[in-house]
Amino acid sequence: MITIKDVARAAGVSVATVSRVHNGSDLVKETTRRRVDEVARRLGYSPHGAARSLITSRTSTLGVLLPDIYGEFFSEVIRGIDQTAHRHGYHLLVSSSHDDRSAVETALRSMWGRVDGLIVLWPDLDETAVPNLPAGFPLVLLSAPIGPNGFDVITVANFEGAYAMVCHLLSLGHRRIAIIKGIEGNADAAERLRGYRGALASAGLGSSAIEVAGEFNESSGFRAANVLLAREVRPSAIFAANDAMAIGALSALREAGLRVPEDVALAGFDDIPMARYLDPALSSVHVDISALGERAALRLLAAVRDKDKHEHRAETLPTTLVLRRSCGAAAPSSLPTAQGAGPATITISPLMRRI
Amino acid sequence: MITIKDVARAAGVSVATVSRVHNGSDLVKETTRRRVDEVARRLGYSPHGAARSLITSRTSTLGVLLPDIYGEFFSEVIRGIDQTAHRHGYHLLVSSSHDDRSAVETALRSMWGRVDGLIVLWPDLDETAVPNLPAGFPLVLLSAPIGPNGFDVITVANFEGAYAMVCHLLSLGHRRIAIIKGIEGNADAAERLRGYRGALASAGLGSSAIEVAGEFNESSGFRAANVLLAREVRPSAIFAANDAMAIGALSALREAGLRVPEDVALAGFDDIPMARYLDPALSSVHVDISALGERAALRLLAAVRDKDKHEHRAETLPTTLVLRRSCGAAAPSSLPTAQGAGPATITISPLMRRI
DNA sequence: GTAAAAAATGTAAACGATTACAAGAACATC
DNA sequence: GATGTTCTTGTAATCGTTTACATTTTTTAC
Repeated sequence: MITIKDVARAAGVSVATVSRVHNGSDLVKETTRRRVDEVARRLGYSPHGAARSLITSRTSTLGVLLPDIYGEFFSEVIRGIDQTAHRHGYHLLVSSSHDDRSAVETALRSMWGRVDGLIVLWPDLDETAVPNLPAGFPLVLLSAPIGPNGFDVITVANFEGAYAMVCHLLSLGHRRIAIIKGIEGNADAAERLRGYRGALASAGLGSSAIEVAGEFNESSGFRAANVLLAREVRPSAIFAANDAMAIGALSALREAGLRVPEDVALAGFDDIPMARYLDPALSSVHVDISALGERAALRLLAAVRDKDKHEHRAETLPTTLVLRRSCGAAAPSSLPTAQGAGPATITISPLMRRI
Repeated sequence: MITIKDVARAAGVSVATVSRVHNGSDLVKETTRRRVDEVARRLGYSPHGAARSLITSRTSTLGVLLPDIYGEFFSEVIRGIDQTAHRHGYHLLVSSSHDDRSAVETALRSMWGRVDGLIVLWPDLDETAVPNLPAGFPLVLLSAPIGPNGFDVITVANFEGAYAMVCHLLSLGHRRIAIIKGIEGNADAAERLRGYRGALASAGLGSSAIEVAGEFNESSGFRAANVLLAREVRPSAIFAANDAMAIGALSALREAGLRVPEDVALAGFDDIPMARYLDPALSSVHVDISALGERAALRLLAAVRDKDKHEHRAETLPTTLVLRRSCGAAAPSSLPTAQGAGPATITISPLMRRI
């Protein structure tokens, strides 16, 4: 309601001077600066964001596009992004519930001119190309399949994490290890599956994989576990492609009267905060989710600053094994290092932890 | 990069016509509409958000100010807000980490002209006035103390929920009931404490309150529980002012070798998703957190639409008791209704549930 | 005190859209 | 064919800033 003109009139100067005062330009006399500042404060003036970014073509805002803000994973990602953005003086323009390509396009269009760059959670395998963006528009993809596309991509070491976890289960003597898979066509899910298969293959058990479908949520984990328990020979260990499904599986096992880990070992992926409070505490592949958001934000900020002189890069965030009770891990003292966990275990940085 | 002018030139019309086509105005000939539409699509034109909202003075964006995006509570609130906003064609401009008044002011200023209204999480008791907002600017306060101030305020039935939970513990025979309090000066914490005291008083136990400090996080709950266990006579039941502290307390009790609920009953507040997966499952006062966000968004949208013709209102979201194992509740079959849970239990809508 | 240099301020043109108003085109009526 | 309607389109002002450039004021040097 109070514009720069009002301030200018009240202070007896031109709008240019007010603008300069507000932007800390050094070519304005100290006395005028004080007078203008005082008037501005008295009138409660704040510069109009839209007007400002129209002329400067900077918005101090990062856009975030999510399939859906649901579950601990996404909220942690946002937290990481927001904290980083905030530290650099940026806001977040969030838009969720974009499940198909056209919804993403719509959201992209409506964010045009309101953001300096975009972080898109794009976990779909098949459609790698985010469409219709003006070439050179700063963009970071999260959880996208790494391809030769000219984008900045941040992913998690899904393959390595899954591989290491399954190797650990193998090293504990398990031979019938089942996986509850993630969403079909999801990049993370695909990589985790690949890690599972790879680990089994490296132990010469490639043909004895036991794979059941899941959808990354608790109820599908519950159902999947029941499917597994109905088999004539039940698996001795279950690796769920994320913690939510592991939680569902845990319920199913409990209901079936089976002890974890004595009767069936269980492990998850993500290491959400809840994992350590379950009974038994859930072994999981730890992902520093908020760091994922932080990396994405930093990458995007770099792209925004450099603009044309910015080269695209694919970053992979390391994962860590977190061994708790649910997988029947050895006692802390005899805990193998990542290297020593068995011939099949590949290194996952930075280190294996026991919590 | 592509502006309305480019489209106009390429289509051989004036910018006005392009604008009309884009806004679905009906006073443009069908053939021109098609031609312009086609050119716009071919050029990949999207209207510039800042320019648009400068002239229309609408942004299709709601601002959200949070003290910090941390924990399940906040992310659930955001989810509720975002889903509602999205359903009405609005985006969310989020800004977090505003712990003191001046940080909030800064954030408010930098959002000016980028949002149509604001939702502010303002849980501080002492500073009731959100400062420096142009009078009549649409604003909804979340979790603020309800006062006679001319704001829209959405709160949770903290008092009623705490009152009911403590009454329930009383009805189970507990007489030494302790509370782990929330953050000093926080409105929610204060109301929950008031409910605790009220329930004890109504049972004639006003003088035997056992109150220890807490900070709404797990570690403070852990410490608080240890303080309680160090007393010569230890409480038979602990009511934590939120679930995070209850989780911390649970760890402490477990470490002390005490069984829950046999040795000490435990209850929390919020009913975060994790609560039902704890061992024992945690009894809690259920708050529909995302509904809280939804209500706030709806309220704000109403204020934005009506602008001047909008009257302020204070809304309180009901809470529900959720009785699980941790408080040693009676068996499901004999579960008392809200009304029947004892003479001291006041009604909390809509119903008491057993999960 | 005057001229030149330096500092402070003002003027006005952007930025990219929307929209009241004016004007032109098409069509019907007589 | 002139006139009046009705459609369609164009012209130009506007939103609230920033900033290049012009202009005024102050300072400095003589």
